[in-house]
Order: sequence, then structure tokens, then C-alpha cells
Amino acid sequence: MGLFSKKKQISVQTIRRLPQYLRVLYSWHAYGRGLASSTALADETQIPAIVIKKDLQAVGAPSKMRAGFKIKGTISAIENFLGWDNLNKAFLIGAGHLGAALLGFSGFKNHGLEIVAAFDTHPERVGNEIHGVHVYHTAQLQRVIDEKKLKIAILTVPGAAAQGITDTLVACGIKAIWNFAPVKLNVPADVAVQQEDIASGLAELCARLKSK
Amino acid sequence: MGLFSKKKQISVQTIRRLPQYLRVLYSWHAYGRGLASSTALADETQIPAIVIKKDLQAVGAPSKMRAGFKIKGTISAIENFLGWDNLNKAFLIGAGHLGAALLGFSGFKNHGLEIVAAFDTHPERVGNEIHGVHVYHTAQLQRVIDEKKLKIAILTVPGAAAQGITDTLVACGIKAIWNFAPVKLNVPADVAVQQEDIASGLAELCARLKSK
DNA sequence: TAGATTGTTAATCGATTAACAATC
DNA sequence: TAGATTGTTAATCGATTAACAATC
Repeated sequence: MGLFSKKKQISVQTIRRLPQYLRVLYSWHAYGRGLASSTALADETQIPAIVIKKDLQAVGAPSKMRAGFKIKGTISAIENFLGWDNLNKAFLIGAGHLGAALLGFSGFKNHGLEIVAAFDTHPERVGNEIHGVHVYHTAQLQRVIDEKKLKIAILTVPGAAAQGITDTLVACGIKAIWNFAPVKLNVPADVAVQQEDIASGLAELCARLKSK
Repeated sequence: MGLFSKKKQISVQTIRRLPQYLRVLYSWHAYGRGLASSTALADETQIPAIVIKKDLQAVGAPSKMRAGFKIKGTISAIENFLGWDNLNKAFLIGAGHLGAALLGFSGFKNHGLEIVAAFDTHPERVGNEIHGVHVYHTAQLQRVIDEKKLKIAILTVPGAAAQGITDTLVACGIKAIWNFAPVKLNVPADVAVQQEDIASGLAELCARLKSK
């Protein structure tokens, strides 16, 4: 260990559990509760108490010895770690059913995400509003991204169109893509792609079902 | 090791990667290719070749020394392992946008899943067809499950309704639930629940974005 | 043959789990 | 105080990675 102590890297497993804690903590906070012990959170989430303790320590959640973690401060610590304490402006490409479902999901406001525009090429979709969000023609991408300073792209187009649109997004300077198309995207190293693969979850369910 | 050699348990990580291999293998098979080496699959999927080799060996994929895995046999091995070689009859509860998106996803036919009914309580949805699938009133659950011998429930209802409907499903004898509501479900031990938590993926993306 | 690949065993790494001291 | 909990270090476990023999 040298002069510059690098903060220990937090594992993706931990990162993926954080939203679960957040949900419970929000609800307890709303009830006026002030402290949450790892054992109480374990009861609620089915995650082992020691895992929770380690996860919360990793994001620097404040605690009181013998009493538990301070709910308000823990919420802040998680939100801050994830960057959910201020809204990232996002937009959606592909305003089909899945796109509309995401636009209608109110929970994103708590998750640092504000979807402020949608894009599509179908004439019957362009110009409409979905859940209060305007649908632009995809040809307007660059202009709207610049004007509204959009940061995160949510890709809900058919698989066949995904890579082509991704190339456009990269050319527009987008650095974060949340991809719901079942396609591996090729992007430069400085672009973050989060692949949401529905087939993986189904495979898990089927494998578990078979082994019973 | 005793008389009964227990087949080694396959990890969830491996299980979640299998659909990716399947996609590439389908496409190569369609092109008339017969063999797939782990290195070739690695180029396509960005997954390390040795991981692929181990995964395919784990599901008993047939191979030719020095040449690679036999595509047709490997497809069969994976499909068989996941139970995707014959269709499971599934139904959807909650025929909103997300439900409609899933009903419109044609890929499920390749994934052992056939969605043959949908349920909802909204009068304007009940009685309609979505992508050729009839929407019943939720009150008909038990009857339709029995008549059509439905096995897998896909839950796309609002979070607040999820646990209540789950209790009904359990009472109807359903043993597999694919849950898209951001809620932890309480079920008996013999019921498999696959939780699809969109917030986890978003958290991963945001964390990666922040660390740049 | 040479070289690419599978088959198989061993080494590494890191997440989970256990253990126990410190605290209020 | 006693007991529940955090804080912290060590042990365990299993997935990934490496290494190399066998094969065609």
C-alpha cells in the first residue's frame, strides 16, 4: 500500500443487491423508523445478514454500534455511490411496448433516471406522447441529444437494428447504453454497455424447475 | 464417492451464459456450419474461451478432438439441459405494456416457452387478444390453468398486487413464477421464483458510469 | 508433421461465511 | 449488566484461470 490508498473495489454482486436494500430502507424511512440492523434487513430480503453488513460497510453506510445502520444516512450513502442522488437525463430508442413499459415505470425517479425523450422511426409513433414523453424521429437524435444534454441511452429496438443504432449513438458521443435487445453490442472501450438479457433469467428458472 | 455418482451441479453463472451460446450456435447452424470451437465462440461472445469450453463440457456437449464442439449436438445438449426441447405452457398475469411486450417477443418459441393465455382485471383489456393471445379476467385463473394445463406464470402486475396474486397462483398449484414486479415474493419451498429486477441492471450501469 | 483444439488436473482469486473482539 | 449488534480479521468455498497432456 502506497501513498495513494485506492478505495477497495466494490463487486458487481454487491452493486446489484443495493437497490433491494434501498427499497426496504425507503419504506422504513417513510414509516419514521431511524435504524436498520443487518438482521432486520435479512428478514425482509432473505439475504444473509453478514452479506448485508459487508455490503453496507462497503458503501460507507453510517451506523450506531449495537443498534444498526442509520436509515437516512444509509439511503444517502447508497444513492451517492450509485449516482442516484441527482438525475441523469436518459432517452429511449424504440417506442414499442417495451419502451412504453419503461416510460410508464415511475420508479426510475428514485433511481437517478429521468427519461426525457423517446425516438422511433414508425410514422404512427413519431410525434406522439407516451406517458408525457415526446417521441421524436430517430433522424433527430444528434440534435435532441445536444439540445437536452442527454447522457444515457435506453435501447429497446428489435435485435436486428441494435448494432446500427449503437454506432449512431457512439458517434453522437453517448457513453452509457442500457441495452434490452438480445444482441451483444460492439462499442469503444470508453462506452459502458449494460446488457439486459431476458433469456438468462428464463434459463435460470427452467433449470431450477427441471431439477425438482 | 459412493455407488450413486451425483452429477456435478452446474452453476447459475454457467446457466445464464447458455442462452448466449445458443444464439450464436443457431445462427451458425442456419449457415450450415457443423463445428464450433471454443475460441470461435469466444470471438463472438467476448466470453473467455476456457469458460466456454468448461460450460459446454458441463452440459455434456459432444465434440471432436482438435476440431471443436458439434453444433447440432451442442444445441441439443443445451436445450435438453434447460428443458427447452419441448414447450412449457405459460401464461401472463398483467396485460399492460410490459405484458404486451413479452407477448410480442417471438424468441420464446426457441426458449421452450409458449404463452397461451393472459389475465387482467381491467375491463378494457379483458376479452381482447394481444398478439393472438386471449386476455381472460383474473377471476378465471383456476379454471383456465386447469383446462389448459398451464405450468409457468409470468408476473407483470404492479408491485402492490404481486404478493396477493402470487398467493392465488400457489393455491392454484403453480410451481414456477417468473416475476417482473420489483417485489420479493413469499412462496412455499417447492415453488421456484425467478426474480427479474430491472433496478439491479441500472445500478450496475450507473456504478460503471460513475467510476469513469 | 505441426498446430489447433479438447480433456483434465492443478493453481489462483475473490466472494461468502465464520469467528470473535469491541461497544453501548 | 447482559445481549444484540457492528467492526474486523481469518477461514472456507467455489468459480475462474492456468497448465499441459492427448488427439487428430
